[in-house]
Amino acid sequence: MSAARVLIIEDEPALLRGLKDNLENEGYEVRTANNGEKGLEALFNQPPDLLLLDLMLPKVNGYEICRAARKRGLEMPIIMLTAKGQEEDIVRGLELGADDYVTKPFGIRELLARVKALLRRNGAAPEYRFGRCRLDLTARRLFRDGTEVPLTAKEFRLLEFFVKRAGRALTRDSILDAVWGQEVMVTDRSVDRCVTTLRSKVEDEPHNPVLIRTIRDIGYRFEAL
Amino acid sequence: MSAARVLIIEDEPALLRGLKDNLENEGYEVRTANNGEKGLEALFNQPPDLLLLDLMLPKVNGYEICRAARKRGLEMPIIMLTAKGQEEDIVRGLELGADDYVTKPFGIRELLARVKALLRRNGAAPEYRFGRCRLDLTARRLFRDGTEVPLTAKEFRLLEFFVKRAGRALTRDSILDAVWGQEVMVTDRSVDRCVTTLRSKVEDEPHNPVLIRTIRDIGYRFEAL
DNA sequence: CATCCACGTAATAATGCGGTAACAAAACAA
DNA sequence: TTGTTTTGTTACCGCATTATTACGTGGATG
Repeated sequence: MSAARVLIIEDEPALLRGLKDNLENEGYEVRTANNGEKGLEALFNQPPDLLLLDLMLPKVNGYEICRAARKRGLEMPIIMLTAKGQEEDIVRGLELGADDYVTKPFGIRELLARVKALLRRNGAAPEYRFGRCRLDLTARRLFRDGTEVPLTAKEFRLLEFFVKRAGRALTRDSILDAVWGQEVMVTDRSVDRCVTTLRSKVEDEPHNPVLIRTIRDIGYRFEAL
Repeated sequence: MSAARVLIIEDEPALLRGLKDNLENEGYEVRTANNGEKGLEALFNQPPDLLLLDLMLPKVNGYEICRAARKRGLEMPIIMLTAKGQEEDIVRGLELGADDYVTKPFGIRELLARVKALLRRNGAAPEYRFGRCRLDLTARRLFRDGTEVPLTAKEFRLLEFFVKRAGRALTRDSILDAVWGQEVMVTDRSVDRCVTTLRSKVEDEPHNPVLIRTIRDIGYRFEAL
């Protein structure tokens, strides 16, 4: 499953590194910025699913980022990182649209628990990209060049299976087991047929597939390009 | 906009009174319970927009209430009230679905800021718009082109569930669990039937639904259009 | 070069899911 | 109680989806 994306805006290198490592350990996709300017850029460029935001930053401070984000309609949860004894700032931050805060120095376990809780609240969307496509598992939708491509149930399950195992060779048997279920008796041909329709919806040249490649005598391999 | 409703479950009378007064001062509609049993009853009877929950309670403790609420599909933010030095309990509470906590003794200003922040998160106005409709969760009323459309209890719970998860694919099972409750045995068909009546009240063309779309083999997806 | 075999896919047939009407039961109100 | 509204179930139909069959194609192999 593609992980929820977290953006950390923090200027203290050691802390930044520690946060990044810990979050990545938990399976999140982490991007970082070490000042407010870069932070804003990253925030608007690729809005994350959650923002960890230091309040005291060079150039652009945390409040402005917070306000800018909400003004722009970004709704992801924001956790502020504050130094001790900034109670007034905390209240101000929460009023500007932040969701939570932790006071430095903080326990990493507590922070992780908060991140987890807030992300679950928001139902963080695992989303895969390949070719010109975007696959949204939460909404169960496939987009190609931004427009939706309708998938049938089987097609969707198959694509999901592929995407989650990108780069690995998959035998028809394993595909049948996972997508069709081991109880039913279905021909190999059915897999092929489903692959064909998938290709027609996903590939640029369905007859020269580059995303779903066939491996003779084995099955298929999905490439996350 | 009618006021957001807050439920306080707290057994210490003085604290309870103080919280109630302060929150009412801020314009919230407050109900209270002084033990876990009454708390659960109030919670399920008339789900509030936010829950203030003491962890240490006679009869039923805060964790159980928290878990029970989430299990029942209640999504309102929960703020835990904890005694000092219960860090482990805090983590546990957050994992059970709580959103935030304050440690006693706490500043009332801080608490109010958090209440405000969490309520805003949940939708500044507890009012949703989609299609030609306006749904007022606080008043529990649906309007279409300005005139009220009566909803039955089930219909309302279902619509509320949909609206709060707009854009996400929802399985019939999750719908059954959340709207009907996991204890009862109800058929998938019942969901369909309820969806049909909802569509007739909400959609422009009930036979070409655009708000409540069916996802074959899965369930439904509500689009906030 | 000829053969073989696995894969691709069109056409067709079968399946099963969801919509909904009609009925039954349950909850609720008077 | 009795009547009324809401809620759940059954049954059936229509239709999209899915499987199969059949055949074509191309690449590998000796």
